Amino acid sequence: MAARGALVVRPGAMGPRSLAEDPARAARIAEALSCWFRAHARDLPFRRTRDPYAIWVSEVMLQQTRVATVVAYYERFLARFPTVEALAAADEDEVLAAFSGLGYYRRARLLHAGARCVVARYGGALPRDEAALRTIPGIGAYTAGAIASIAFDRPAPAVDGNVARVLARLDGIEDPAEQVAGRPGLAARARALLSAGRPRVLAQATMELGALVCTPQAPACDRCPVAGACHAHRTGRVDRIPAPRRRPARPQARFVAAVLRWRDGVVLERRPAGGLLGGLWCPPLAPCRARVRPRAPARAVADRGLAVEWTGSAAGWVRHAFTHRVWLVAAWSGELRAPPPESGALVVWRPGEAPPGGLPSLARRILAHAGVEAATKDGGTAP
DNA sequence: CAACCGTGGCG
DNA sequence: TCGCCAAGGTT
Repeated sequence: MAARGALVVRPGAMGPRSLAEDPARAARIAEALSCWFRAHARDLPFRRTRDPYAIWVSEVMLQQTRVATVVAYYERFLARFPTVEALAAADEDEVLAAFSGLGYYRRARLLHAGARCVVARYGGALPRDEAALRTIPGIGAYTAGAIASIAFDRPAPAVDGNVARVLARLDGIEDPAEQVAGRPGLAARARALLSAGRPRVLAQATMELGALVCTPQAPACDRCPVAGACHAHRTGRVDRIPAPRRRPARPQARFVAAVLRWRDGVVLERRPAGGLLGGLWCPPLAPCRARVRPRAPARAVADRGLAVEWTGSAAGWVRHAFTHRVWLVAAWSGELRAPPPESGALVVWRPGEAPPGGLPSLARRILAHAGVEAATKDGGTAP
């Protein structure tokens, strides 16, 4: 990349000099961002702490999840698991219960494993070093950078969707949305930006700008503190950066859910670990066709050794859209004639008491559809 | 490395 | 109603 001669014009010569190569520009942007953030930052609970563990929890919850959704979960989680030691000592079902409704439940199990790792290897104190952070389960490139910068004020890049979009627009990079975050060079730009001021402030300021001003659609450039330094703004390409992502069609599948009552409870089954909703509890499911025939609900209970008297059939479908597939679930109600086998995969849960573990939104929807009063989302006991 | 893994809000 | 999307990590 060394200059072979002043007369050689680089392809990007008409654009800005990259933030990574232009310290003066990085400094100007850093100053404007810091100033803006001090005036406009939202007051969020995870911004009121410098406890690295609390920041870690918040960053995990915020993965692919909106701030508005996370706040209540974050506060409940820290009340229940106030320290990394408390989390490490917890049962996995408790942790999954605390994540019930948040989605992407593997991150709850990884956070739990990460807590045990931090207690075992680091004496309960998160390492400050980005590379060491990355070795902890559930902490990838982004989260390592976020903890290092926000908790420890180190210039470690934390390139999430927001930061990728802000940096891509600042430097006029027209990559598709699904590629831009992983683009080599963005991390270098982010590092240069953080190094131009206080990393703790700048990391959050860049994300906050992306969330509040430099939004994917209809960005508010008239309110942007760095619009004057933005190449996409100057060239009228803000609405084309990043390029829209292509999304594959979501295949659809149909299931029958057996909503089985035993005394004042309902039967739940632990889903196999690893897959969709792995490790969480749900009414027993069996695949079925577009028209539900009694054989389908019968199959849902026969394999599990349950003797059932059906008391109602499905009225309509529960449509549940996951990220990459859609499920249509028909709920069939029945009553057990004998207690369920104590095999371990099945439990009888009394709504109003604490669920046996994680209860995904899909399970709540199925139960509600079948007339079972669902529990509160925190996995705690309902009044 | 592309596929997999949730959910709720919004237009 | 439906597609889009939001502070990613793992395999």
